[in-house]
Amino acid sequence: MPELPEVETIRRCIEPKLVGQTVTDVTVRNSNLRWPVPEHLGQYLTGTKIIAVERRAKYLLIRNETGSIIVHLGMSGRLLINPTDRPAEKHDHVDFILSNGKRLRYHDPRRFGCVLWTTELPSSHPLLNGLGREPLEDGLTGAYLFGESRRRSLAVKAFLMNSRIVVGIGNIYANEALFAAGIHPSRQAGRISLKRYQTLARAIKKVLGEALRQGGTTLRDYCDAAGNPGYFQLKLMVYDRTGKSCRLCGTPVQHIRQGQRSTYFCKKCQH
DNA sequence: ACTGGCTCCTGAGGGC
DNA sequence: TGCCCTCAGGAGCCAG
Repeated sequence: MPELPEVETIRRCIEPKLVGQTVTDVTVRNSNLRWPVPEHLGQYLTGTKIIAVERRAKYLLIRNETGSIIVHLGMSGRLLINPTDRPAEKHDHVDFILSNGKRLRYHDPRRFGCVLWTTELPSSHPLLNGLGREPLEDGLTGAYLFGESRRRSLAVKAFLMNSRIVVGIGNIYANEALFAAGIHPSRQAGRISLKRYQTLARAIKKVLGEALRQGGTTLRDYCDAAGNPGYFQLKLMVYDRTGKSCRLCGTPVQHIRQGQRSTYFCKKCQH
């Protein structure tokens, strides 16, 4: 389940393999992703050179001279750099053949992800133009979270997972960041002090930064573009640890449901 | 303006 | 062994 650390890990993995390469062919086997893969994607790309691989939120932006491929991995998406002679397997939906003899392959069993094309500035694309702040950049501060949360009654966990406020935080890292900040996930966002939001902003940066250093979290099927797993799952404090001892105080980790999402917390460490 | 619920989808895992 | 059920969840969309 790629969140920001996983997507950034993939970006760093594919960037040196893609930049400077010419796309020699594109194969779309299944265009039925969250939104249809553009019918003429191959025409936009074939013969053009990739000049950058960027990321905004959980979107990867693969840019050539005329536009950008916008890739989202959804829940189960993978991007893999393969040799071109590897046969396509189930759920290998899109291939980008490169001039260096490699191939970038998009694989997504659940098809919650997307592969789109835009000639606009990506930041003005409808999917990207309303996005909130990047958690690892200076713009994410306690004061910002405090300001955005005033008069809002929703739970702080849902607030953290709202990509119009702050991007890249999915269910795993929302749980972990709230634990690191000592904040109960059900607490109303509008009833948390500036000081606690400052702690939370630091916790978000710490958790996401450490997860990035560990190459992300591999619970089931996540891997980077070279097939390597991440290791942050070894450092999870509460996520998927129902009934196990809190790593700080020993109290059993609690599990509740918020909306359709699983929430994990320590009732002694988080208030 | 907010908020919560629904929806898309496949595969894993548990119970019997 | 196999079948059926539930769960996992990113995030756009919509109703209240």
